[in-house]
Amino acid sequence: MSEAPDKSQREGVEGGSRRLILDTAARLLRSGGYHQTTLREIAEAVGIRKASLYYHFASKEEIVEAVVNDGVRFVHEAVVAALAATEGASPRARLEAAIHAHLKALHGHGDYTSASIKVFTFGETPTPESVRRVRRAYEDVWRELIAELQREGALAPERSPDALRLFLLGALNGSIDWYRPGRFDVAALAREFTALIAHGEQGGAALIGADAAGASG
Amino acid sequence: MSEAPDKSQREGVEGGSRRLILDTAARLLRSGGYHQTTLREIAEAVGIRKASLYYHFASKEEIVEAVVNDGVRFVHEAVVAALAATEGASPRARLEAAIHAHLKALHGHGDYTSASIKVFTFGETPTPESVRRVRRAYEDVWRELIAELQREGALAPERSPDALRLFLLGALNGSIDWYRPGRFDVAALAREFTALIAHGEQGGAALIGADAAGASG
DNA sequence: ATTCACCTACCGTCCGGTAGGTAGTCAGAT
DNA sequence: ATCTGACTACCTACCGGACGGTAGGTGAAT
Repeated sequence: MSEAPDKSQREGVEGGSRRLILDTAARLLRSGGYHQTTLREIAEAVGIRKASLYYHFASKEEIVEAVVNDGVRFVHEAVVAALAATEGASPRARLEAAIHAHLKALHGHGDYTSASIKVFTFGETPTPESVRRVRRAYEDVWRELIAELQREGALAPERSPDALRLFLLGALNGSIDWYRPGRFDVAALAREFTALIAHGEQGGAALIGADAAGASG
Repeated sequence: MSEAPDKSQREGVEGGSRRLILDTAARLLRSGGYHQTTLREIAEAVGIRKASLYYHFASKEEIVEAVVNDGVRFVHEAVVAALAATEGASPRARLEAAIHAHLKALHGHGDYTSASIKVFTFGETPTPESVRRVRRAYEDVWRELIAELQREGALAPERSPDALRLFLLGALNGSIDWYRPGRFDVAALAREFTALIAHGEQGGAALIGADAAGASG
């Protein structure tokens, strides 16, 4: 348990060049995506020569993969924590907590999370299996939450849980194209988004997607 | 009114190489985005040499700009037509019509529309002014529709119309990353999305974002 | 004669990646 | 105490190839 035989395990826990390279790559990937971000740019911003990147990583793809997975994992953990903290609360409160956590992680935490959304594809090379796996794991959190909402009657039974998940995650992730810190604050945005799809107050039933509410008629 | 003095006006109305180049560029941009799509690819797919593209267009940017603007304009016109056809109908019906038209244009009409979403930025060169203008014009359609919804009481007055527009367009455009024709059909998806944000039946008031519905409690 | 719609050939630049060298560190042998 | 050899974390220099774009030519149609 002493030597580090694998490139990806270098430098153990303490902060070193590897972390600096990833931080820089995340920043550039966030604004430029996969193709526009070059190894030369990354190296120059870090302050080393391009070839030195290959001491820490085997390829460009490996750098991008690490950034993207870190980003998704961070959002994943933030949402899981938010859901754990609101266990037993109303479906609406839990939904808002999840939305808030996702947005906060996306916009409030460095560049990894934004980069992980911006880099949706890896160019002509297929999306690495690890990335697909990490993304799928995060989607499962939402699958479970939405199933719970539907079980508890907060999502009308005739609604498609898949449609809600895709709709909601699309809207949330789309915010990286327009969100600017000054315009909205994240908590207000989360409240707004939650209100748009979840009607009724916190204790109520049939909050989302009830086709005939029977309120007015 | 006879000769064509401008490159961008070549070939008048009849179909020629220009259209073929744009069709091909749209197809490639749809799947590859701005940086991954190269002039060599386009030329090869069209069946001409790369240099010949420069007879019809002044630069790569001009080709992409034409594709993107065509795509946005097509969606724009589709939504405007759908709203014109449902004038006087309930807010919910008009919202569903607009959503349906947007999704149908996005997924049912060639590659221009998808390309126009996929190519959000133009690399390091700033987004051309014409593109910003065309996009803004389309957003205005939604601004007006949402203002109308709020005027007629279908969107709660305390809700931000900007948040709804950004949320909804984000979710709609995000569908290009996951939509496959076999899984959902567009009309069903539009119905589903509408139901998620607009509650109550067609004649009802306070359909979206009413914080306290007063139904259960 | 001129214009159209292409062509071949080439430009400088940048790309991801590789080969091989070199100071500095440090453990263990002498 | 000093030498040795492995290892670390970089470096310079280069590779083949792809990029967007340009120069200038050519046969057919007008």
